[in-house]
This record gives sequence, structure tokens and C-alpha cells, in this order.
Amino acid sequence: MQKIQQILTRVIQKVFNQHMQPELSRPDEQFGDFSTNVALQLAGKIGKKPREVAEELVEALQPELAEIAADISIAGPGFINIRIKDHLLLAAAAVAPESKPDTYKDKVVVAEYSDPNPFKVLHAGHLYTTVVGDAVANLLQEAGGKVHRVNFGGDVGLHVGRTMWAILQELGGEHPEKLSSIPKAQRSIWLSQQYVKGSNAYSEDAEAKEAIIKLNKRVYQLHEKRDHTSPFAQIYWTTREWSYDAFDAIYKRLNVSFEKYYPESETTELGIKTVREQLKKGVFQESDGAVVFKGEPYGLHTRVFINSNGLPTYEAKDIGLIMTKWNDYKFDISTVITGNDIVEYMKVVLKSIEQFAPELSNRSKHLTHGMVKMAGRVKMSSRKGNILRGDDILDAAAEATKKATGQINDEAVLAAVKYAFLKQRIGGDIIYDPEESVSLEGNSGPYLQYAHARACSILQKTTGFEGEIAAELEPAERSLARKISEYPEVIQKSVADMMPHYICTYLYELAQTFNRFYEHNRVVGNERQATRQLLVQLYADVLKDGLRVLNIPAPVRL
RNA sequence: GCGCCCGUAGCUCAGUGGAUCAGAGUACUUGGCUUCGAACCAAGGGGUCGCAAGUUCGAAUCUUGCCGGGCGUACCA
Repeated sequence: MQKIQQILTRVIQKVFNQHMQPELSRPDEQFGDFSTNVALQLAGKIGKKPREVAEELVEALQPELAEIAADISIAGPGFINIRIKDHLLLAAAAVAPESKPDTYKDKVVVAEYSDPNPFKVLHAGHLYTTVVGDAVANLLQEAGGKVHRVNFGGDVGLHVGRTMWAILQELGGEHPEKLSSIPKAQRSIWLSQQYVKGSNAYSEDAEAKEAIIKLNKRVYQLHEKRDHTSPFAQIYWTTREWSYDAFDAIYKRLNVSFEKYYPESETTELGIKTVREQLKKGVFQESDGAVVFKGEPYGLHTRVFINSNGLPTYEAKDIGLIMTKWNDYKFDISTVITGNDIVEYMKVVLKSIEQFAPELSNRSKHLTHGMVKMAGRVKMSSRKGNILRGDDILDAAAEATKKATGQINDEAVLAAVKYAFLKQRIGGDIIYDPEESVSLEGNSGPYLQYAHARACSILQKTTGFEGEIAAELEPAERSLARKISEYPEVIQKSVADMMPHYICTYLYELAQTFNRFYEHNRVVGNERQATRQLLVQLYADVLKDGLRVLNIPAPVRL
């Protein structure tokens, strides 16, 4: 492809004396393997009819591409379509599984995602952001980046005050020993119930609200004093650990892992210190007893970094977080993957950082995705407790898989859930339907797994290569080879746009192409076995590799 | 009010700095397993790409306005 591009550039220069970077696209199969619209673009520039330009170009191109192209044609208003020779297509397919971009070669990348809050539940939204974040991190890694996966969460803050308040109510005071009466399996649910209780009390009961604010402050103090022994501290640390255990359990289920947790309590100090320092230098201002950053001069809005109680808000903690990441990794790129409800928030935080550490904000990239919405328009709220937990989604998928196949299959469950989340373009909201969204059919993860297993099954029935690789391909073989050869371009595009869904779309089309081939073409025992066997092998390799990038298992047998 | 995002088939979504771009899955109707795995394949109906204007040889895609929806907008995150 690059070679064709180079030749095209040279020919355009020679014939028309024009510099341009011609773009090659993949047209509909009937038109050829590559297509370019340069003639149309040139026509305007040099004042000729597009069709004439195309004809001149093709004439000059013919001898140059003699070794490569089987056919060069002009179509429609002046598109130039190129069909490459079969053995070159096969050669391109042969290198497809290993070809990777080097966009982030040797770059140190910190990828932060998932970000559930201790003392709260890991819900459907977290599951989505975890799966998407993991795939994006994988993309960065595919492109040569040295990726450090990190996780951030609020182990201090008002929500902790709310939960602690309810826990104390439940235990009848500061009695950490009573925690042992809660069964291990119930801990996570029990904690999220306490959060709901605390939240309701906070908004309905003035007395409770005051108590919660005090508890919030006590939690910060507990961190300052490194208190692990007082009864209050024991309750806090124990239940905090319960939260992290619950998170680790679901990450294990998802087969994702993090190098490091950054609890907010560990970024708070540096955050406050920095904000206070920069307050003196005029980056931040005092206003109504709070410390704020005024975003209006930059087209943004004002946000509070330290509230009038002297406590840091998320803004200050985020400053502490990015600086802690910098101290730990001296990153080239820092990506944070979150929901799009905080885009404006993040702009303000990054703008404030730009004032005193521009190298940090310049290297930061905030990637956002939409919200997970329940089908039936019920809005989820962890405060109200009507949430779909991450575990609920996985359980529902497991149930659906068992019902459809009659067996327990964790790999298919992972494929169904992850693919359902990943196949959509990152950005818009996604509708999650617990009943329907976990499909095993059509454009789904299990479809890909099934198509992979079938290919592996064929390959297992072969012993070595029988015969010669054909010089010319039959139409169905050619379609498959052509699709396989597109893989590196798809990865490239996915990396460039940080969009894993391109890979999903491609893999589905690839599997479809294979299934169509498989329907009418025998491999084992056929006179074209060597050629077909090679194609099936390459197909399976690409499918497996693509699924690996998405962190979806590709078992040989289902 | 202002800012950001979104509006494509009944439903869920691809396609988005132009052309070969009106597509997929699902649902519905129908056909295909004595042959490498039917979680598959094939066929059919179904859309004024929210509306309108503009730019262009050409617009789902770019510009503007309007309509509809979501999120954010100072001490939650």
C-alpha cells in the first residue's frame, strides 16, 4: 500500500507537477483493492475535467505499476481503482497478523481508567469504562507504548462520610469488632447499602447531614495522623479493604489488572499543597472562603479546588494525582478515560495546571465515553441504590449463555459483554438492555469466537502443507485474502483515533467473509488445500490477534 | 441563559472533515445440515440520514439557523 502511494505521488509530480499526498482507500470489493480520488482533487486545481486527468494519470501509472497491479481502471466521475496481483495480495495477507504501527514506540504512557470509588459499588458504568479503558491501553501498547495501567478512586470525601455515618448507625457506635458478623460474601453489597442509607440521610435529615460533614473531616484527619488503631480508624480501614477486595474480584473476572491504585487519600496532600502554593502566585483565587480557579478568561467556568471548610474537592485531588503520576513515571503521555459528564470539569483542571506546569497538561489526554443507560429509560443512581452492578451484568450474561448453549462458558460470557461494549464508537451514550444486549448471535463476541474455533477445527484436521500455493486465487479465496490484508490498516486507524470499535467492525466483517468462504469451499482434501489452508491459518491468526487486542479470549474449542 | 455532546431502518448501531455511502445486526417472512463445528449461510420487505437554507460538479458527512434529547454550569464526582 505504501509502495503504491509512493509511486502515485511520484507520478502525480511528474505528470502534473503537483505535490500532494494521495490517499488510498479500500473501495467496495467489486471496484478493486485500492482506490484513489486524486484525479478529482487535481481536476479543480489544474482546470481540467476529472475524467481526463484520471486518464492521463492511469496512462502514466500503467508502466510504473506493471509489477504490482493486475488491473487499473477508471470509474464514475474519475476514481482510479487498482487491483493488485494475487501473489502480492497473498503476501500482504501473510504479514498482516504481525504488522503493527510504531506510533507510540518507546513512549512512556500512563493510562488511567475504571476509577471506582471505595465504599461505593462498581456499577455498569464502571464496567463499561473498564472494558473500554483496557482496550485503549492495549491499543497504545500495540503501537509500541510502554503502558502503565493505573486506577484512581475516592477513599476520602463526602461519600465516605455518608457511608461511615450509616455504618456507625448499623454497628451502634464505634465497634469495629461487630464488623466480623457480616459474612464475607455480603460485604460488598452491605457496604453499598450503607452508602444508600447515608446518602438518603444526608439529603433528608439535617442532623445527619451535619454529622456526615464531621465524619468526612474525621476521615481526612485519620489519614493525616496515619491512624490505623483507633476504633473509628479500624472500621474505616477494614471496610475500605472490603471495597478493594470486591474490585479486585471483578477485575479478575474481567481479566484486567492494574499496576497501581491511586487512592485519593494519597494525592490529597500534594494537591492541597500545590493549590496553596499557586494561590500565592495568583493562579488560584480566594472567593467566599473557598479557593477557586477562574476559568472564564479561557472560555471555561469557575471551579472550587479547596472548599470553605478547608477540604480539597476533586479538583485539588486531581492536581495531586497528575503530579503524583508525573513523579512516578515521568510520562510522555497521560491518558485518562472517563465518562463525558466531566469533560468541562477536566478542561478547567487542565487549564489550571497549564498555568504552572504546562508540560503536564500538554501531555495529558482526556478520553471520554458516554453513559451507560438502562433500556426502558430508568436512570441509574448509586445514591438511590437502583443500580446495575458490574457483577449483575456478568451474571446475566452467564445466565444467557447457559440458557443458549446448555453449558457454563466463562470465555463466551467475557466475549459477549466486552464486545457488546466495545463495538460502539466511544463517545455517545450506550443503551444496555440486560435481556437482549448479551447476544450470542450476529455481530457479537461469541460469533467471532465461534468463527475462530471453526477455523482451528479445520486446521487440526490437516497435517502439514499438501501441494503448492496457487498463483491465482479463486473469488472466495481472494475475498478472504483481501480482507485479511486490511488488518494492519485497521489497527493503525484504531490507534490513531484511539477507537477500539474499528477493530470490532473489521473482525466481524472478517469473520463473515470467512463464514461465507467456509460455506462453499472445502479445505481438507481439496486440490487447492495448500492455498486454502494458508488462508484459514492467516485468518485465524488475525482474528485471534484482534481479539487479543480487545482482551477477548479466542479459545480453540468452545 | 451559556457551554459541550448527540439525532441514520420498528429496535440497537456502523458509515462523519465529500464521490464507489443508504449499510450491519436484531426483529419479521422464507430456503439450506448423510460432506472440514448450523453460535452458520442465503433470499425478501423496511429509511425524506431530525427540519430548513447555504457552499460544491458532488453533502448522512462541511457552514448557519431552527426543532428534539442528554450532560455540565462554585464548594458532589
